[in-house]
Amino acid sequence: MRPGINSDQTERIIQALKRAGYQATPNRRLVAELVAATGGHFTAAELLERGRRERVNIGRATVFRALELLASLRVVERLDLPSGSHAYVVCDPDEHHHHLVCSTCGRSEDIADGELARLVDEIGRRNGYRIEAHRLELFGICPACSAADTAERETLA
Amino acid sequence: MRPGINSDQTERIIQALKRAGYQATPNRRLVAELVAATGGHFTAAELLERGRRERVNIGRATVFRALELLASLRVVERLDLPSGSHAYVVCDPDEHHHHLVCSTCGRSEDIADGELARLVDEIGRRNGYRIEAHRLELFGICPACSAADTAERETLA
DNA sequence: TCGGAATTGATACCCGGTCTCATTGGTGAT
DNA sequence: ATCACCAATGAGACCGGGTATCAATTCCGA
Ligand SMILES: [Zn+2]
Ligand SMILES: [Zn+2]
Ligand SMILES: [Zn+2]
Ligand SMILES: [Zn+2]
Repeated sequence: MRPGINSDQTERIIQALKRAGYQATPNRRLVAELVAATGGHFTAAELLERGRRERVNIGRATVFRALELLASLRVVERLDLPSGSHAYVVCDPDEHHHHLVCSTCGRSEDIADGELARLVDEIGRRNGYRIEAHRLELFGICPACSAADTAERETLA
Repeated sequence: MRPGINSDQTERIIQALKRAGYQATPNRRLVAELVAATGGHFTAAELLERGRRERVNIGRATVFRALELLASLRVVERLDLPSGSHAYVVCDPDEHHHHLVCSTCGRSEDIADGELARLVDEIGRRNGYRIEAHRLELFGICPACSAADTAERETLA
């Protein structure tokens, strides 16, 4: 938060809200800042807690509502982690894509749909389905976490 | 249920349990039957209700525990529907694959991983991640529902 | 400035799923 | 068959994410 590297992303989120005809209220601005400030994925509860640390009195429901709104604008996306719990990641609303998520630190990369579209199309045709949606999620260990891991292993050896 | 087209699937599920060293108790048999009897996806609550209709006194926790067990054996898989709710589908445990689900009737088809493996691999390499898991889910309208839909449309016209 | 619409917070509620714990049932060794 | 032991079960408390309600507030456009 605070003017910094993410302030432009904050601004983009707010613009998306306005463009869609929603008010850019202080609460929503706060959520936008918090979202923009996270590197990887985050849960609603985390956001709420961080939000409360900065500014008292942001309601739980308000946070959920803001996230729901941002999700509907495709500014964030809800992930289903392998653990079964839910998390959100900030997202480029302009282009369909998928996510590669580090299961250790939560960092997330956008993955272009690429050849997948063709694949999905073919699967639909082959099965006679009219495909309406698809979801691809990749989970793994990011370079940083991987490096940290091997480093630790070596000091132990 | 009842000896029928799905009795062999029921048996396969039970064999999977035994093979993994778990007891094939009456409750688990019941769950296996119920699972085998569903064409498409089902929720834990549905299963519980159907189970109670056949045989009183199967505990909620028991059903959840059985499903968890079957999921760990890859005999069923938990889906995250676009709606956000969870459902299970029966699954071939022997080969990695994905699911194509009808958003109208819930019917589900197994989809071979095929080229996806290569794609996933490449994405991992390109981003320096060590990929641990991936999930692909496809949603659409199955041929039957599609046909029913157009038929209805025509009678209205 | 004013009135209606949008937003908000508190709180109750819902629902899927898990935990606890006392009871029961199955299994394998004898 | 018996016994001891571990697995499985049911009831119910519990939990966490998310939604519904509703009155109070804030916003915004005329
Ligand atoms: Zn994204
Ligand atoms: Zn990482
Ligand atoms: Zn269908
Ligand atoms: Zn796959």
